[in-house]
Amino acid sequence: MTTRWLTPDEQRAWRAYVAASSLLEDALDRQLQQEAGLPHLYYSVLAALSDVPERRLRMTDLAEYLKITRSRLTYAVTRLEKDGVVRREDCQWDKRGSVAVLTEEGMALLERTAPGHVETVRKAVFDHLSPEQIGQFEEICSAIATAIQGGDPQATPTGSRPGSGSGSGSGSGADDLPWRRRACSSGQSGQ
Amino acid sequence: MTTRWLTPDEQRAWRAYVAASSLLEDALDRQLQQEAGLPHLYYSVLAALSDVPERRLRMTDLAEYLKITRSRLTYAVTRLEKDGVVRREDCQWDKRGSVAVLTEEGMALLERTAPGHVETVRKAVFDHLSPEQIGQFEEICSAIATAIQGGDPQATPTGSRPGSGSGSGSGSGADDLPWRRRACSSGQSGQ
DNA sequence: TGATGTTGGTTCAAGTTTTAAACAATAACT
DNA sequence: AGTTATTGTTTAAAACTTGAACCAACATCA
Repeated sequence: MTTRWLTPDEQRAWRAYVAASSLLEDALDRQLQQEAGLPHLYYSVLAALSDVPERRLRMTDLAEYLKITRSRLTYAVTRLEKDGVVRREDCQWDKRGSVAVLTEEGMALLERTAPGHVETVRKAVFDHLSPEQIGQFEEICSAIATAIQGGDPQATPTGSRPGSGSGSGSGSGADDLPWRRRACSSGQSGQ
Repeated sequence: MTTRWLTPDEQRAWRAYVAASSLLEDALDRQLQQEAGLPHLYYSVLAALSDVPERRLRMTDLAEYLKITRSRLTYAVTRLEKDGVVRREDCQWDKRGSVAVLTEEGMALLERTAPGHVETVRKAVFDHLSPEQIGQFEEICSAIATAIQGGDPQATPTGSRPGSGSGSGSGSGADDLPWRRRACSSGQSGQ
């Protein structure tokens, strides 16, 4: 079968995307490195934890949430632990498990640096998009993410399908939290 | 000044983007690594060269084109040269300069692997977007790229200059390079 | 119960990639 | 000429990623 090359429109879009994503990632890394002393991924780990009920998540769940390998996450958490912004706890229900917990310092770091981060994101992205475009952007990105994850078009994992941001509720909620099972909470759930 | 936090819509869009770009980059890297033996960035170097008049570009121009540092590019080209897909030539007009040239083998590699790459891009992106969305996508990404590049040369969110050692001289010089066209062509082959 | 297989998470070794600073050569400007 | 700026590489250190190997803890089932 002959290759379905990209149309000129698609080519333009693709180039724009590649350039933008590269520039964006660089900008985010630079900004966060400078202000928080962490690269973007590591910041994302903290952000993920802060977004979750008790600010704790089992390693595997966290890895899945961030779409990275467990090995990679282990490395990251080890460093974050050294920095004192994350702590590991044993899972009480599953003695194999360990739970990454955002420390107070971690929360403080997040609170201290979030404004700068948000500002960067704003200046790089949202300040230049109309409300309409923001919606379009979300749809497009969701479609891409879904396409890549659903290796099999049939088995769309937990929720969201292309068409509408179905899975993701509206209010500031965590995305589709892979709350697979065990939360391994220490005490009671709280907010 | 109070932080302008992201609205729920923006948050959703941002999360979708972060997830998508991470997944996409992974997918591209994996696919290209497997099929071409190169990570995405390296492939992009070849692609960039193939897209340019004589398939040759000065290092600095290439770096700028790809939005990466010269040091990084040096590393990349060194490897690509080892692989035989790129060759360095001296610039005739500027004895400091060196020019990266796509070799025949490089072109062959590109031609051999482009279909697979395009297919991946299609399956991950364009097969799931309407023509309208493709246009939107391009506009959005272009806006982002423009914002970051042309971005306020001094718009470092939370204070930029207060010492802080690793200045890296953001904003100075290197960013706003005008379009200096140094093709450093070998002289033959029109255009 | 014990055998078997699976999962969670880390460790290990190796490699890749990045970074920042220093550098030599050349160009450009005054 | 003398000074400054660029080009591109080098260098050393660090950061990060990978994949396999690994162990302990679970689960399953006979």
